Amino acid sequence: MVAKTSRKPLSRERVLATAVSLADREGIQAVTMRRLGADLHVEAMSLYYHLPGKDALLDGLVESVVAELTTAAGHLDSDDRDWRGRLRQQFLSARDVMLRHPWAPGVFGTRRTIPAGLFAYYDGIVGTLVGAGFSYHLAHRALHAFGSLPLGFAQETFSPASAGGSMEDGAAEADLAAMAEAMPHLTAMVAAEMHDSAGDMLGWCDSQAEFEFTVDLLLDGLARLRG
Amino acid sequence: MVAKTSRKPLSRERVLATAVSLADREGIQAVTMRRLGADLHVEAMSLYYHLPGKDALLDGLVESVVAELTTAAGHLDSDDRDWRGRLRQQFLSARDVMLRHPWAPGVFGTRRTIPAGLFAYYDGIVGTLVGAGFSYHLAHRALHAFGSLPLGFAQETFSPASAGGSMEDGAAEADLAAMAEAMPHLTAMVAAEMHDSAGDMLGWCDSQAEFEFTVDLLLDGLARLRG
DNA sequence: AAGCGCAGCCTTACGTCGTAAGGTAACCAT
DNA sequence: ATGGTTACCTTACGACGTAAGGCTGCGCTT
Repeated sequence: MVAKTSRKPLSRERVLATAVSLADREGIQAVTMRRLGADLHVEAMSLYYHLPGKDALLDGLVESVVAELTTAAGHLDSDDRDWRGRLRQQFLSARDVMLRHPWAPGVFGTRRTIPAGLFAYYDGIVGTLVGAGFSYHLAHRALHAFGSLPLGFAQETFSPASAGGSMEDGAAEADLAAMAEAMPHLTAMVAAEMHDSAGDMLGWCDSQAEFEFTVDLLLDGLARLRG
Repeated sequence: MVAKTSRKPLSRERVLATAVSLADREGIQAVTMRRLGADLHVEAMSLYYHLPGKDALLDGLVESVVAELTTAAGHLDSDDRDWRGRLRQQFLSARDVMLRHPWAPGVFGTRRTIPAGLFAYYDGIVGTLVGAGFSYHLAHRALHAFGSLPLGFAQETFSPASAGGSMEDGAAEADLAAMAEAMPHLTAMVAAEMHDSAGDMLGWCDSQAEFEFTVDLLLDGLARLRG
């Protein structure tokens, strides 16, 4: 008989790490108990020894991402006395984390329980704010106004690249004319913004720039309210 | 035989209306093809004559909500020349729509295609902005900064009432002390904000007030950038 | 050495879901 | 009468999460 490579035992950590990797590679819809078991060379039900169920698995996934956020926040220049620069840097590095896990915002939205690590993460943000002279009241308001920016993503409303596909159809001309009549302001805006990215509508929204603009807009407003 | 009440025929509109009502009453997870068919006194597969599949049903649901948003926006005082007041009123009335359909934000997030009616809705917002002197560039930035506020909801990150349940356990004292040590700023903030809502942590976030604060913060910032 | 207990993984099976494939009854114009 | 279209139904399949219980081998006690 072939020498069976003694399998490394499972563990909650190994299951979660594999699930994160699977979600990164093939999307969150690929993360099923059976498929995850297959990736671990194990039957689906074996996962239940380490996790109570699918919901716990998803909770573990967001917990993993929150841990990454916390790590990223810890790597910032902690001697930065400028609260604005510090929060800005924190939100931007959080965005880097989310770009590695595009499925995370969606999963965050479905969770009903707040992951434990997130409280500590937000505690740091409140600490930065009150350390800069903010009242607790305004800091509280700021948290709400930030929304999901501390987590590294803006409410995209709808994912990019979904704007009705490409306009390679023959009827594009007539459709465009009808569109321009029905939505004059939007078409004018797109036309005005398209000067540099030649032709294609996709990609004319620079997500990074929009994200930074939103962050700065909020931080500016809060800075003014602090005084 | 009992006189069979001649059944009113199905239609895409009737299916969607029933689905919205079902989601409002029992949550989006109750909206399955079989259950929806049962509510319409019809077998599940009969729905496929009026809708291509479940995805199209969900698309129809968001389409219905967008139609409500558009209707609500149309009922505003259109003679309001103040762009800030108009947008503020529009976002707040959009929030009323979303409070009637708590499932909508989640479904919006899962859709991959932008509902057609939403373009017209956003066109109105851009029109308000450029009519007030905004450049197309800044109007574009504003749309991104608004995020989901025009749709009537803020990124709540996690749903309210999920903060670890009530603290009626006997060990609450010790847990609180440990919490206060691990997250000093957050506990201090909660303590400072709890003065009026006596005791219970639930409900100490006034969602309406937070929503309005965020709207005003963004509108203030944009007003300044316009000049 | 012998027996036991339990951690760790597997097998089987159930109910629910979306939906493909094809059937059937009522109605209509010819 | 007849053929076609519309609207709904029946059956069935595969994928999903997971409850219930079985098997195996390691470590511990005695």
